[in-house]
Amino acid sequence: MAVRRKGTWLTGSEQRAWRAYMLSTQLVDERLDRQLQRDSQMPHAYYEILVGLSDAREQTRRMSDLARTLRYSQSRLTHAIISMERNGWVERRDCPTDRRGQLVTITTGGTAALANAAPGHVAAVRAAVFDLLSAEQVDQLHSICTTILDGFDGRDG
Amino acid sequence: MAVRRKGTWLTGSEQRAWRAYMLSTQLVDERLDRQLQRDSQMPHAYYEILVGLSDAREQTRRMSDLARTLRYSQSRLTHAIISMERNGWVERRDCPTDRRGQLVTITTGGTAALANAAPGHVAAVRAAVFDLLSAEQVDQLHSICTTILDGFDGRDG
DNA sequence: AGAAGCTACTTGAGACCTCAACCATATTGG
DNA sequence: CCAATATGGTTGAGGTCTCAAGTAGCTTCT
Repeated sequence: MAVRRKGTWLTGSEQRAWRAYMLSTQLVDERLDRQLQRDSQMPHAYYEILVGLSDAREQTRRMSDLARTLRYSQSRLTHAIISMERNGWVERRDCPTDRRGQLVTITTGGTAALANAAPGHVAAVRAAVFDLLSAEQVDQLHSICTTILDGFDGRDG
Repeated sequence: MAVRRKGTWLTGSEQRAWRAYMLSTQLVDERLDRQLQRDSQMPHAYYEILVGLSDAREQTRRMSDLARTLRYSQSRLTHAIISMERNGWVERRDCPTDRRGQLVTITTGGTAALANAAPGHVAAVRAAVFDLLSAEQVDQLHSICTTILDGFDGRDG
């Protein structure tokens, strides 16, 4: 719709950037998700959960902690963990210090699944993004994304 | 496009950039989707479909054409169009020149829904991205995303 | 013309996610 | 100490997306 007064719509260069942004991010996302699903039978979100657990002390974290750092809703995380528990990738137990809490631990099966998935996933990330960009562009991307993140954190967290 | 070492993981600066990228793109996506859903009862994908139709000659396009330019799967588009038809936003009819084909047209209701949704959506895009970035960063973002898109188009399209 | 194969679209099942409502436990403030 | 409120987590319904399979019509090639 061709009503583009100042401040209402985007400038020409903003529009072009936005279009390229939408298409490329969707494409990257889709490709990574498809690769993980095909080769390791897990969606990208579950991969990130496994990484989050595997990097943690005792390979264990609180649900709420995990949800916060991955920026997932608690509901989303609960559904995901239930499904991953069925796969034998994680285990839950009650938190000893807070009876509301749940602790999640990655199992040896989960560790194996992650170890199996990681190389292909990293290769896909390289192929989709980093093999194409110059070192300068990687820095620019980092700076742009950090700027956007800071903008969010300022407003809602 | 530097040739990097054959490691299985990313360099430090790549990791940092990747992490910022994942978080910021998820956040932007989520925020735009939520805004549209809350204020206009439509997911972002449907908004893009309405824009695609509204910009077209006769406000009409072939399903396959629309799917290609938005890079949606045909199945996804079919499901979406069925749902949008129920909302009274689009109409379908058989293509006169190719009996396999379907033509989709945006209705006046769809045009109204889009006109109602657009200002808030654009404001959200601005707030989430363009108000935060310098003109230089917008150019860099455009260039980075185009590079990534070209990489895909070279391999699969 | 007819078979083989491509393109256009639909269908249904299943997976994941969101949202709103809910229960249980902690924490805070009279 | 009790009420009010905030936090941690789960649940179920509903919606969108993917994947695989299916139908139908075009195209090509002999």
